[in-house]
Amino acid sequence: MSSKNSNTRIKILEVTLQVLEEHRGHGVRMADIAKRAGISRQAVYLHFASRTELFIATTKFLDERLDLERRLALSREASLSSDRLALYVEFWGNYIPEVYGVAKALLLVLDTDDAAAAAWKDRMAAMRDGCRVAVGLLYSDGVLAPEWTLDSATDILWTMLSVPNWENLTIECGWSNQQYIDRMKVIAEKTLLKN
Amino acid sequence: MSSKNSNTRIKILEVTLQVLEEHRGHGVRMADIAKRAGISRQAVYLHFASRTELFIATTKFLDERLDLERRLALSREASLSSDRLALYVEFWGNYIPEVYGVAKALLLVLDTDDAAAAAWKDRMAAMRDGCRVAVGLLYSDGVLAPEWTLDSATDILWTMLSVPNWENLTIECGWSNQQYIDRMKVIAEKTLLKN
DNA sequence: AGATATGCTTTACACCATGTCAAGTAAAAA
DNA sequence: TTTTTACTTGACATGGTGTAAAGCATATCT
Repeated sequence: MSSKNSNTRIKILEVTLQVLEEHRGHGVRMADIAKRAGISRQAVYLHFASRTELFIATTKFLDERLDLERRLALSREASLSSDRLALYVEFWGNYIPEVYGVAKALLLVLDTDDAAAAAWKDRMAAMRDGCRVAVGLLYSDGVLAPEWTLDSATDILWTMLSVPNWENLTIECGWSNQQYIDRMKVIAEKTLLKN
Repeated sequence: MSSKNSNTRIKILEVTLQVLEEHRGHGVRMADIAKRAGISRQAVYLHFASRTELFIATTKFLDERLDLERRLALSREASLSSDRLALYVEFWGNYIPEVYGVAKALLLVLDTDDAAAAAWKDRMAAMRDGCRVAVGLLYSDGVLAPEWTLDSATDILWTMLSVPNWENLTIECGWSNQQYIDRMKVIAEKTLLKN
């Protein structure tokens, strides 16, 4: 099964990544990707069953390239629960801009494509788990503000750190990514911690 | 120009409102609206130049019906700045679910339709003004937390109160609308106020 | 009554991107 | 030399938006 990692397949993924970055996920057609990869539009379909599948494969491809697991592990090293929260916010704050193009492409077809919706939901569930663990640590350290349950605190942290919020604050409001990270840390702490 | 308020035109707007509500803005076609209104698809185009224009007109139609201005005025009556903040959060918390269907319909075409993007931007600018005023009052009362500027505080309040966040917390996370309102008040106060 | 304007219907079609199908080609592998 | 693999080419179905043109009632004006 060299088809799994054929040259053309990888070329398509690389090109898709580039084009999605360049256009921030907007208006990228199969024909564009094919042309850029120097192959026919139909050849793309020989490797990926649909546009959505291509995008989903591209996110996985990017995850490997960015070494997602290694980076997540860093945030897990914090022993103090409030540090863990801050590190998790920082991890996502640095991660989102790197995956924004392809994430946006998925977001844009969410409402018309069930496969995309499922893939996104999956991804967001993983992200939510990270939130839940961070919140859980706050709770067992006795520093979670009493008005929050584990669930509701997870909900709000997860929502605050969403891609659309990052998009709004940086792209729309003009915050630098460092500002985003710093301020989100403050908000997360003010919202979730006692006092 | 009775065309401005012709019976058919109003009928179309009413039907669009209904259908968008029922389907939460998803997958509503011109043909569906026409059928429901008991007219031909082309007749819809005699009153609205495009799908997007119809949706935009529907939001305005709904605003009038909901008497948006009157409701907003209520939140402006608070004299204490922190009350004003809470009332504004409450106003939006009660408003969003009523306009969600048609708002979502606009959101869904934002990225493919410039007219929709402009209309949405306009709407969000108005909402942002409300945030700005609330934040400004906090500042002149001397209770705005020192880490915020007027702009950045407006940005974050505006972002927190966004429709997608409401969507995520209520529809996805299962919060009741009252929970949404109560918790958002808490978060807004914890985030923006001193102490 | 007769002309005309209004508001809608019906049918047809251009457009645009996705995705499918079938036949052909060139080079590598058997 | 045959067969397989990977790709090309061109045609076409699909689905929804939006346009165009001709027809047909029902009101309105004179």
